[in-house]
Amino acid sequence: MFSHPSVVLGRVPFEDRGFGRKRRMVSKQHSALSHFLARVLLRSSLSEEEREAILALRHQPSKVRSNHDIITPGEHTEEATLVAHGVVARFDGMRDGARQITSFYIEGDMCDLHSVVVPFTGWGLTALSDCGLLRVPHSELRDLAENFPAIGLAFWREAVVDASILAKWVGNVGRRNARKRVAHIICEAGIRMEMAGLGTRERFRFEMTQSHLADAVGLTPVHINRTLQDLRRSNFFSLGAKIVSVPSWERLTELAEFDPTYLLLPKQSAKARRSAIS
Amino acid sequence: MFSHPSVVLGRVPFEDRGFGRKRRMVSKQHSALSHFLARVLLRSSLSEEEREAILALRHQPSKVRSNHDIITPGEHTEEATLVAHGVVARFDGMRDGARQITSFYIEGDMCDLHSVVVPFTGWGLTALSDCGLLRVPHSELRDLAENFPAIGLAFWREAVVDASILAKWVGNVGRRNARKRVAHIICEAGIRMEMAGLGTRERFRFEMTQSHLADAVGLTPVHINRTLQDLRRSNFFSLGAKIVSVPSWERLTELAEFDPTYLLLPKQSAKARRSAIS
DNA sequence: CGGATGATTGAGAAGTCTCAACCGTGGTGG
DNA sequence: CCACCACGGTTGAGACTTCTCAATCATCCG
Repeated sequence: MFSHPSVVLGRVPFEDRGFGRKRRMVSKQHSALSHFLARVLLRSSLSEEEREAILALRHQPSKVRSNHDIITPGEHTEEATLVAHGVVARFDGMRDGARQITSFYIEGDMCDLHSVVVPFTGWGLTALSDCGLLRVPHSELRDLAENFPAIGLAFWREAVVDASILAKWVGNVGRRNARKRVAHIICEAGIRMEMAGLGTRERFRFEMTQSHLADAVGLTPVHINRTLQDLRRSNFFSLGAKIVSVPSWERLTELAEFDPTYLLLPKQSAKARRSAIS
Repeated sequence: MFSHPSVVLGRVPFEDRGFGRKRRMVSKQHSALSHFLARVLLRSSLSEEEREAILALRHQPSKVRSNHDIITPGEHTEEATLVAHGVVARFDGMRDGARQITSFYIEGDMCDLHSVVVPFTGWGLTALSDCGLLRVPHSELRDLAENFPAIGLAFWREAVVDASILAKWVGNVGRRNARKRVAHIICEAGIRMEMAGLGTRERFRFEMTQSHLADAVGLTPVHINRTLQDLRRSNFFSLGAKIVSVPSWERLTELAEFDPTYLLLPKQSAKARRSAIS
């Protein structure tokens, strides 16, 4: 259907850029790509060949320290960003320096898939924790999408998921009070962490500060702090030492009016699915 | 996971479904479809054949009265909704009945493109004004996307635009005060109306009530009312008899911190582009 | 030990909401 | 043709949520 002779699939990763022993790097990189693949396979099915093509994506590892920007708003890049570990956030910056986090991305999420079809953005990306990243050239992703229509569809579907989450966030920020907002985002984080195999919805690491949380739900750090204490006292969940712990998922989702439909996840658990494909 | 049944390539549009006088229907329908095509062509280029295919989309016209829901949240449909005239909103419903509008769609916008790749949703659609709609079966759009990869890419791109607007709305609602929120959404509406050929950014019809506006920016109707009066007094814009009138676009965008980048529009005006394609 | 970052607390200010009433207009039924 | 009703817009007053500012504390790290 399409021919793109310019692309060599299955190319080996770039030379190391000077951190770590090579053997470990390669294995870590591969694991990040396979997490990404697993994320895609959550919602789309791909043939063996298509999966291989994704795993063979050319890429370049890098690290970012907490609170450093990866892409500043308006910047033009030629690379998409895959999170290998840590938490990355997309944000909208206000003139006075205030920020609104509009999405967060965890291990296995590709932050910039949209840049394949739209090469410029109005937002920025920042690291909420120390992060390991894989930079993947847009051209690689574009070739993939064009050479394998199923992958194109899958990427489109991921864009729709993105939009669906964003829409829910608009509702969250626009029409809920502080307690519910915070509760809702914790619910979302719980499910996504669980689907990514990084804990359970009742207990998982939450790699961001209270200020980040404030920027995500459109509140002040001070008010977030009081709200967290309130939620803690009311026994909805506690957040301490970066660990979220939820005594009753039922009760928390009830408070948050949390309905996971918008995450567009399959019924079966992540664990079941991952073992099915590996 | 969402997999699609096998596709028949090059399928011809179905027989008519027997509504209305054919001749007039066809002409009105055609105009709505060509508005949609024009919208797509703003950001993607398509071949003659691909354009024809879009114009040949099977569809069924319908009308909805103001404040009636088109799709209730969670409902399953087999049809996408193209706005022929009027304003349609996507909304997130809260348990207490409150609503947050997450996007609005004007003439030429397809509200449900995402449903091609994700057949269920968590949101609803409602008419903010009396509307003319075209229902387009998902299967039609899916076939188009699969038969014409460039159309698939274009649709994906539209999904990204959707997400980009949504992200901006999160920032708008989460980090701006009432004046700026309202100002910002008016700016967006102005640009989009102008691009759709429905007025100029300085003067256009705004087919929604103050309550709708409140639901869009996450405020109360009462507060919207006072904010509008305030903006009016400060000479940023006035909204009366459903007409928005902006004395100084410069000043309004300055207040709103409005940067149209996120709309992912081309540099040239809608008018220029439309005349180029027709 | 000093400095940086993040969490916590207090008190007053500001922005927005709630409730409740009233007005104007257009449509509708008698 | 009029009376009435429904809807959208407008106003006032008080309540409540959230913000701002400023200080203190805890922890980690060089």
